[in-house]
Amino acid sequence: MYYLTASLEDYLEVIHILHQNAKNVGVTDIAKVLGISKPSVTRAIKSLKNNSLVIQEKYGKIVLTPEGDKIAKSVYSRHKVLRKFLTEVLKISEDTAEIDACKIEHIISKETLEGIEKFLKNYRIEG
Amino acid sequence: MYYLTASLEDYLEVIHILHQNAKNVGVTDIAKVLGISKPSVTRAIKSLKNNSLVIQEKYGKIVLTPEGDKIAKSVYSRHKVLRKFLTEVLKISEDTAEIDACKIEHIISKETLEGIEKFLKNYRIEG
DNA sequence: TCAAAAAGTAAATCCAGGCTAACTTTTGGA
DNA sequence: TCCAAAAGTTAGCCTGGATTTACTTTTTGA
Repeated sequence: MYYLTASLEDYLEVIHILHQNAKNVGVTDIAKVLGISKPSVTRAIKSLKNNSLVIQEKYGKIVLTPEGDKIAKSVYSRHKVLRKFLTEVLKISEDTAEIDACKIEHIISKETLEGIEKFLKNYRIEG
Repeated sequence: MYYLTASLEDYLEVIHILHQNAKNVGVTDIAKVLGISKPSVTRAIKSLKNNSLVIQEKYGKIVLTPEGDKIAKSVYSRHKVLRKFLTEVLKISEDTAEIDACKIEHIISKETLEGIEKFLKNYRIEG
């Protein structure tokens, strides 16, 4: 298993989300979504390539490898669980829930995430 | 108001906790608690001094300024709320709750923290 | 079709926050 | 009292992740 920084996890997640909408994900698309410069994206992609998590030919589009996609889906799944918990249980606003989920998704333990999932199940039955 | 990194918030929090137990907090004490080297602590303390959050004479002990103590208490307070929520509501183990609280305390929004506090109040009444 | 715009990259720089090695100052016990 | 151990500092290094400037490659539309 890889250790990925929060930053690299974010890149994978964004690529995954962009893939779901439009195909042909490029450096510029990612830069826009994350609000950072294009060279920063190029550099991060290089690092992901070294870890075999994305494939990109020079000047070409970016695609996730199976392994990269697996990680991206896992991060995004955590994101959705957290967002649901924040909005439905804690009644946090959509905007803030989105922001907080984006940060917590990278640092939360497996145990706590599972605790939240379990709570959500019971909560839906009761509430 | 200051913007402090997660790392600097941690230093303030540790100094505050050490102050509550033994007086005379030194570089070595902090290094031991955080598991990092003494020079790293010296460097961080310098930064906190520049922000007027701690006072330390050369080769001397470290004390929080009123402003530093205010921030430290605020961080530690968030920590305690999160830990309580994780252990009492989500039934997370003490160890994991401690680890997760230590990370989440630096990134959580005011709105979400207040949401948790509110939830804890109601939860105590019901449970 | 070909030139300008858009997309992508390279190089050099900055900062935070770790580290080790080597130094200085303080302290405490024989 | 005085010197060795403990505490603290300095200097130099490394990495991740961002930046800007200036470059190359690709695309596109008049």
